[in-house]
Amino acid sequence: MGRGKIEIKRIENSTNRQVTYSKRRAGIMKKAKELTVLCDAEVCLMMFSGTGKFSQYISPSTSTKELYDRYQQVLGGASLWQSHYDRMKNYLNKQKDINNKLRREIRQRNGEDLNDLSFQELRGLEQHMEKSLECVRSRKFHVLTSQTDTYKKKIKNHEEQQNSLLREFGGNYALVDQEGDYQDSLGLANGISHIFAFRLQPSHPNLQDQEYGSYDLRLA
Amino acid sequence: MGRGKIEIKRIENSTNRQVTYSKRRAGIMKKAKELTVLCDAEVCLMMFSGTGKFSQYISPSTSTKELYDRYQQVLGGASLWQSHYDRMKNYLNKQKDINNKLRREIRQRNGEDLNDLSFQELRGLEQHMEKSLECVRSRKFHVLTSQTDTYKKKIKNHEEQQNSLLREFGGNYALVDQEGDYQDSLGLANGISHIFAFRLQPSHPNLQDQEYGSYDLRLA
DNA sequence: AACTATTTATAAGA
DNA sequence: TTCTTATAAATAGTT
Repeated sequence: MGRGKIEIKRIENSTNRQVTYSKRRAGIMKKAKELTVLCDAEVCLMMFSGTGKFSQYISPSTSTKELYDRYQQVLGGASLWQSHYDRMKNYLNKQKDINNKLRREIRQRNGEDLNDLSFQELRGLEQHMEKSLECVRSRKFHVLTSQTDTYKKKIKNHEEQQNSLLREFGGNYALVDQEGDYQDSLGLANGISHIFAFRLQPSHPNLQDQEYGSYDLRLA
Repeated sequence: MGRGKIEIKRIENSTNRQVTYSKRRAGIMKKAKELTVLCDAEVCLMMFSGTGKFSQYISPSTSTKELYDRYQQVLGGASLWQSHYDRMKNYLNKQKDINNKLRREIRQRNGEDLNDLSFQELRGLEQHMEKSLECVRSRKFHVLTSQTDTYKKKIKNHEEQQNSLLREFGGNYALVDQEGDYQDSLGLANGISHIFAFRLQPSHPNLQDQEYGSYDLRLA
């Protein structure tokens, strides 16, 4: 509900995430209050922001203590610790599952582990990879071009400085226009693949033997 | 946000209140989940409906236990019980205050305790009371009319039955149309004042000496 | 912090 | 209860 629709997934930009947290915290607090008043309900809302800042709303006729006690009653004898443990175990399993799926996806994008895929799936994967490749190529071209422009400008600057120097010495010499330095642009493209390799390693230790160097071939 | 705007105050219709609770509970749960995912926050939301039904949402990486422990840390040494006590005391005082204001309002509508009111306030009170009186009169008239109609119908029914009986006996007698029984309609109007008195007593024990019988005068 | 174009939530009605 | 829909409210992106 805003200028644009957003997917419900972690906001990667930290500033943005903080701002959204503030806004939505206010929103949910308001909702909690309204629920309390309109429906004669007891509500307890506790929040820790990503940076650890605490906020809470508790409906006026209650207290966290009281709600917590009632919550324990709801749990019955099963104790909070059991519930805690169960939840954590569950969450852990889900995370493991997600990790495995992610690893498999990466392997498939690396051309491995393709035996279980149907023709349709393989075709989809192929198309997706082609699209992705196109993005990389396009980005590469963009970087190349802008680097080239920068170098052209730098060189033009140097030329002018040199020309003015030469004029100061009263000579009639002038340097000729040159194209940019393509070698250096490619050097930067290599840099991208290093960053990519660096970022993948910490979160996927199992993958560290694979050849990320192969990206260089496509980028070149 | 709905077909119409609503004031944020207790929904008096119980069915409606329940429905709204269900809908809004779903809404706030969704908000809590979104906040968790979008902003990488930890959220704990616990709710008891007016009828005592419990619901909760807890962000997946946490547990109530954990959040509660962190909450205790936030409170510092002040202990949950102190906070509990303070909140309750505060709330109690507010309720007392509200009660006093309500009692005074009732007294004023009874023509007492008017010394502190300005001319403007007195005029407002007068107008309000006139409007209210008009409502009561209108309602009284409505009840009277519909009761009258009912009686008329009943009597018509009786007449027809009696006429058909008379016809069965072969006679030529027939009963004449009569107006409804006004005495009984007024009897019902008296009933209203009894209900009113009955409903006020339990929640306002201090007022039980007042003459609710005076309403009869206005209703008659 | 404000502002608004949009998306969402939801009150009322069926 | 659940669905629909007109409308109110929340908020994403922007300034």
